[in-house]
Amino acid sequence: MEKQDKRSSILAAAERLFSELGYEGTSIRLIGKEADANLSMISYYFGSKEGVFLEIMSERIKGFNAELIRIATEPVTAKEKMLLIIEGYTRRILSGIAFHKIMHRELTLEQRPELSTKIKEAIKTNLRVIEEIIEEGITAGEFRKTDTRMVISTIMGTISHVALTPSKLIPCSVLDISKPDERELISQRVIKHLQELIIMYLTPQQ
Amino acid sequence: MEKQDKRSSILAAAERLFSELGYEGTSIRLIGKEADANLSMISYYFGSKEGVFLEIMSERIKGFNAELIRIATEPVTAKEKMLLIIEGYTRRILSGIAFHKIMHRELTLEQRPELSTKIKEAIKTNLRVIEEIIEEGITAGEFRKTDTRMVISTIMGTISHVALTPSKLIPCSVLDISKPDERELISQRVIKHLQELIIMYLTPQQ
DNA sequence: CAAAACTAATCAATCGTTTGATTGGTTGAA
DNA sequence: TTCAACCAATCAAACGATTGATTAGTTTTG
Repeated sequence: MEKQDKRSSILAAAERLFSELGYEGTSIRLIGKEADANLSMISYYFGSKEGVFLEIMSERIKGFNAELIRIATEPVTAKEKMLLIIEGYTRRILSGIAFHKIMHRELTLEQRPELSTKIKEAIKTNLRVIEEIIEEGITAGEFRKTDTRMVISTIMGTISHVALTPSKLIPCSVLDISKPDERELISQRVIKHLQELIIMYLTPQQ
Repeated sequence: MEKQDKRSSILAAAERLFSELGYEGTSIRLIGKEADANLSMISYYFGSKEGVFLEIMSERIKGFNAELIRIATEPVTAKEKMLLIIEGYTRRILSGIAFHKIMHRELTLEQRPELSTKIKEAIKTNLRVIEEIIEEGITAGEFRKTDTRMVISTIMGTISHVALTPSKLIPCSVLDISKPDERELISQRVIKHLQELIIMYLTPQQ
């Protein structure tokens, strides 16, 4: 499929396989076969199977918080920040579902402490950022006083649910989230729904 | 911990271990040890490792839809049905987090087709029931016209998010979802938030 | 006694990892 | 320029450990 070096093709194959079969369900022999590389290349480049895993996750986690923090520090109202965050979060997760699946699974397993800790800290930072934006909006009188943590759970939970649930079940009878152009339609639908929902909930009714 | 027969203790141990370590991450030797049973007892009672798995899931799935359908056919308004569904769904998931973890993981893996199909059908039924309630409310003029599938994703996603995310991260700085009495507090908090949110969103503003 | 419940021992298969050898290309001194 | 030294990249083969499963035999129970 691609003419890149072995190292890259191992990473690409591993991410796909980990996503489809889980970490324990994926053997390094299968990774090697799918990446068209000798299985010893995995130890050679990444030290171990877990090394591949950590490499994939580290690459993805980097920059995940960056966008959030960038939005948080923009000179706009809390309401507009929330709209941007919903859009950014939705697009980022729906365009990297394989990674999101792996991350979510790892979060509920807590088998590999080094990775779990890394993921948790990243999520904690994200949480904090969104929390402060909402609190900022409440202080400014833009938002009603609500259960901030639960509002965040609704935002993250809704996006995660659309991303992780087989597309045949949830989004639409026709749309398939694995096809890029149809995924864009789903993204827009999720963004529109969440923006409407959250703003309506947070904004005091006049 | 319990003085039940081996069969039951195998099921109990397996559910806990599958939840914590995943299916592939749990060996039948470990199940046997934790259940204080010889590993061959697993084949003896359930035929295979997968047999244990299917048994656990089947037991739990049975009756999951029953409550939903019961609510759906009660002679109350669509609004009240939604309130009941949010409460029932939240309590059921938060009181069986181990099962929910397993189910969710299985849904994103699709490794065991027999099980995936069973889970998908159960979810599809649940979806349909809630969908009809919302549509019923819209027809009756109780609800605004909204994106029904997305509303359902928000309900299920929020509950799932609270259930699956390590409690240290999400619900509250002090509460731990694994302790029964504190779990009740979290349940009430989720129920209150979701009921407020969804009703405010669905009910036309006067 | 006969059926059910249980056990220890063992099976082939697969796991992640390591090894030693080989390749093709680059470097450095003569 | 030439040849030895060195390098990262790659490979097939094998390692010991663990996997799910099965056997044949023993204990318990009604």
